[in-house]
Amino acid sequence: MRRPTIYDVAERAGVSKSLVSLVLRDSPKVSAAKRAAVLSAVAELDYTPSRLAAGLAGTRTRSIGVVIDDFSNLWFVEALSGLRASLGAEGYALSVADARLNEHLGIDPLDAFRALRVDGVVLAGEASASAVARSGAPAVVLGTRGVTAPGVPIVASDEVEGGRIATRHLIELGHCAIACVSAPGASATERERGYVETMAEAGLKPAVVRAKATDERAARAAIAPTFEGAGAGAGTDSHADAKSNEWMPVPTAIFAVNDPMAVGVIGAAQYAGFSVPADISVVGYDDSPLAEYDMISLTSISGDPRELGEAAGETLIALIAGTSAESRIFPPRIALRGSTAVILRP
Amino acid sequence: MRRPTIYDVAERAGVSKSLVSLVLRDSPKVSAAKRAAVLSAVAELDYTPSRLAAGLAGTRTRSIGVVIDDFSNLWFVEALSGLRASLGAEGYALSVADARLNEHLGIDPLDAFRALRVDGVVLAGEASASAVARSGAPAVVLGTRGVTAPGVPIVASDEVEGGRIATRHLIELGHCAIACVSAPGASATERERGYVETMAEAGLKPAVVRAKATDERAARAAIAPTFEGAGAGAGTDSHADAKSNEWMPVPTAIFAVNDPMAVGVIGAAQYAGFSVPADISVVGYDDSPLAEYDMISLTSISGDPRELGEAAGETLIALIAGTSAESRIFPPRIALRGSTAVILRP
DNA sequence: CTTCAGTGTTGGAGCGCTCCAATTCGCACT
DNA sequence: AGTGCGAATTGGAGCGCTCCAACACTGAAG
Repeated sequence: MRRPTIYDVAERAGVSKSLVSLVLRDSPKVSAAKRAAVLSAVAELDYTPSRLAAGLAGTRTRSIGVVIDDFSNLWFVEALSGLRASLGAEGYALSVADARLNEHLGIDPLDAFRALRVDGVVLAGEASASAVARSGAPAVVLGTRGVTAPGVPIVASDEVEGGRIATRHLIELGHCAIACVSAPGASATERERGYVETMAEAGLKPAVVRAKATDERAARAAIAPTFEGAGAGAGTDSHADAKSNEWMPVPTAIFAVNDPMAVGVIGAAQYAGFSVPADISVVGYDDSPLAEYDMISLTSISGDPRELGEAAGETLIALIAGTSAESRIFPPRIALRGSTAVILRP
Repeated sequence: MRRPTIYDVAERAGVSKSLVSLVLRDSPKVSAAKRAAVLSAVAELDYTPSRLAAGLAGTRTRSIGVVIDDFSNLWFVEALSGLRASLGAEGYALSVADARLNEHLGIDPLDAFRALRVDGVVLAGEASASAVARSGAPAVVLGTRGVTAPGVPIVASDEVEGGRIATRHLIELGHCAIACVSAPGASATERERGYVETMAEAGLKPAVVRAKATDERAARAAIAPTFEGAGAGAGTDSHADAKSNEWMPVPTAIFAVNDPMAVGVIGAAQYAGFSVPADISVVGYDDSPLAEYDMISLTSISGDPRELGEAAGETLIALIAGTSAESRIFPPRIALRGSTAVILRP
């Protein structure tokens, strides 16, 4: 009942183990007849080559590790599919881990991948720069410009520009009192910067509320005080009697640095009696599946995550091949939906 | 610049390679002095043991593979954390893959894990039973009772009971016209069955709408016709003049077999002019982060995914140890939120 | 008929570990 | 001093592959 090895296959096919190995790595210099014999022996024995042995013996493992910053930010699903497309074409197997996957072993994912001798690493989302630097393998940072390390190219969308696009969109709709709900982290900081710059250029006063975390709840907690005392009835004309607070009038538009936070902002606004988009327009970021839900219909900014993933894969391939790979920054787009509208009472 | 091996560490620490190996696997029969010497040599050389070599040489790899059915169903995040807790305690490293992760290579994740010689496999969510059976390694199915294979225990919540709880909750709120939006897949079928049985027991007529897929859009498309011609103005008293359709009056409550679909149902209801929960109550399933968003506030059923994950880990450990492991079914709970309310006009 | 260059195919030498049997080292007890 | 015995330590034999240098063939050129 032993697991079949390359020798079993060789014997069955009447060839040498080396020839079997060549077939498995589909080398061009194997005669069609022998190739067929080997393949049928493989099928008959239900043989699966051991990646462990192959990796140990060979100069590379043909596998690459993907570290996902946060599984609950669905952004990564599309990005992964892009990585799959480009890296798969080159025959690489992907293996994913989140930042906390094996933390119980006191092992960060980069060490885990190092132990597996992956040929390269993709860091999707926020990651510690020191960790990147420490890892010996070729690496690419995907999705944020906030993490920099020497020799590690970045593939991301221009998040500052994304913040600008969001803000410009709101300004074009006639809004002046535009707030930004930001969060910790490099991406958020970039997006926020785009907002601040664009507001300043338009001669408007930027107002940033910084949430403690990057999720819905934190956003709600951060923005709620802004609505305090300003809310009214069932969302009709409630804004008319809004009390202005210390730093600015109750905003008529809010840019949240990611989609879950935007949903939190909408929740807080509704709770305070405002309706979206009639009273308050909201823009999110990432264009996640969340934004597409009919019930949410959130206008959102994003670099196409699939495109980014694909580009990151190509960059990593170049890096592994020894070509010096350069960072690539993509322009973000805006997906217009139902959470933003022209301001009615300017 | 070669990567250091166990021999380099041994030489530096002044011991044999075997002793280094013992320290790495923290064997109890190593003297404190030698252990310290080895560990400091490891640190000085920045040595990372090769899992490839270790797995190849040893009788097991101390790693287990987790196949996630669908990354966009956030349910898995908590389940993974439970797996981490129980499997991590035993020193297993987890490695995750989704069903499509390496499909470009024509490799399903189970083959990929087999190639990596994992010690065991957890199948989270729907998975093909044949695939499970084919895989040689000990396996556990997590999250659904729909997938059965000989020798593969199941750790799941009682989804039939979950369907019952949802339906009973709506009945207790005074609803009689209760519809169910179901979907393809084993889990959905079980949940639906709980609904049908409970309706029958209460003397109510069950009405199931089956969506083509398991997502928000499919749910919206499936339920929308039910509201057709029944919708009215801004959600006030709109239900009063509802036209009944062929199979039942416009429902006053809807049980959707998962959270994204419930969100779709709410979207469709709102689009038709109904308001939730004033006109229509909606119950979801999985209690995903989605349900917790303030803006959505969805009453939802779920087995504690973290608890399930932990139990699945324990079961897998038992299975690997050779103890015959049995399936475990947990009772689900209901998380009451704002999408359900007592019916006003009975 | 020999030489030469391919093309296909082969055995051997590791890759970096684990496991095992064998060995050495203490140290208490005759 | 001699014996015994468990505890600590060691070298050797693989694990299942890849890579490489060497090999047999074939057929064209000298």
